[in-house]
Amino acid sequence: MKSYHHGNLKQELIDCACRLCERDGYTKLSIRSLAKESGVSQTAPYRHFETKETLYASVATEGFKKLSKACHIDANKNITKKDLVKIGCRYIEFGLKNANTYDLMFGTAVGNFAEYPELLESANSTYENMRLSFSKLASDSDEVIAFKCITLWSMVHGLVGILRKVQVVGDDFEEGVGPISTASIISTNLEGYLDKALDGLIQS
Amino acid sequence: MKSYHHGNLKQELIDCACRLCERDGYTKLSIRSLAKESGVSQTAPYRHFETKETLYASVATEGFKKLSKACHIDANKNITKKDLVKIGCRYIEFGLKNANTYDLMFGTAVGNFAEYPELLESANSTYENMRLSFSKLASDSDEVIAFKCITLWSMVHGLVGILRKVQVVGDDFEEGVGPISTASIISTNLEGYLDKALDGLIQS
DNA sequence: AATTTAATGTTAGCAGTGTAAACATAATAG
DNA sequence: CTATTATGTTTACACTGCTAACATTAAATT
Repeated sequence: MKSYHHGNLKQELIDCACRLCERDGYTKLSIRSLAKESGVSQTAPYRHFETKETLYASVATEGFKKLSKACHIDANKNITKKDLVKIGCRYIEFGLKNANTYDLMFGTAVGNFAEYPELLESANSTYENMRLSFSKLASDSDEVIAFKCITLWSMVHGLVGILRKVQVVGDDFEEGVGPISTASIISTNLEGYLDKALDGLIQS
Repeated sequence: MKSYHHGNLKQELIDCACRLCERDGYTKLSIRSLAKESGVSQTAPYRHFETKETLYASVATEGFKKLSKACHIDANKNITKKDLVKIGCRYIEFGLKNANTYDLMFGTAVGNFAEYPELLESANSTYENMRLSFSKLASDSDEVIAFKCITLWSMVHGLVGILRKVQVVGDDFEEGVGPISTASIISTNLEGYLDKALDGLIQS
């Protein structure tokens, strides 16, 4: 016999939404199906999420937490360039393996992070992690560090987007030279690629 | 007196869809509203677009054509590094000024480009433009050129994504140092930023 | 030129969606 | 023990993508 009150609905909805968003993409997710999955009435979720975007924001928040964890490196000891490469690799791997969630985090599904404090916080903290790592590598000014962070981030972020697009198409094609095989080479040797790419960043 | 047959419905739907997608984002677009806008019945669009994704593909195709045009540089004379910087700048400007369309082009709204030959062609041609420019700058092997293209593309693509996210949040914040002001500096001096970033690419 | 065929449009309708309003129940605070 | 608040339900509305059956016109074929 189940009770009238669920007890842990909010968290269960978030967990379920994360799973479904990653499996089918966030566009396929409906509040109603989510409610049904949790054995609760169609409108029950509205007691915990004002709108669908609020739910998206929660999923995105979880995404940033996972991304942060994936990219985290013990910052006690000094950071080497190799560590930075590793951070970049893990970032890209996360983006490729969790493509749909990544989309939610960086697409337009959630318009303005500032409307969702937890989301803003988790996103900022992901950045802050990266910043900390850079600050341990060299004694740069805050400005230079921020500059490097944005550059690295946009680099790996861009790679995620391009590699994914190319890979989808690549399933149907097979050529010797060109964007597809090149992307494939890059993605199978991310470490070497990033290592070279970081050269320009490190000493400047 | 209007005739039963519209005469130019397909193109008008595409044009209208492009406008609305850019104005409100593609998620807000409905086939029905589009039909109403063109003074035609709710299901008329289905004579020209099998599904909504097909319509999205058409909008994305237009997007790639515009992007190609925006990034096009006269390839008769030899290309200089400055030209490459200009291409990168125009790319980024396009992405920032046509954010919603850009989202449609690079997000997951259209799953597999290979299912839409015109889209695939326009996307490939955008890449081909870039490739041609690189091939005029130095006498690299095809592999190296492809490598440079992917790197530049992912670089500018990444910048578009990051700058946009940061700028949205930036509307509500104002700090001295940090990702937001750094991004703002980058975006107001794109040319200088890209010029530096390209150094690593050009001579290698 | 007449007739068949294909392209393009309309109407009606299904199943599904986000969300608001009014109500029901249970947990908690006073 | 009672009042309040949090949480869940039912009902309902306006909207969506899409299908099927039908209408009209343009183009192709004879």
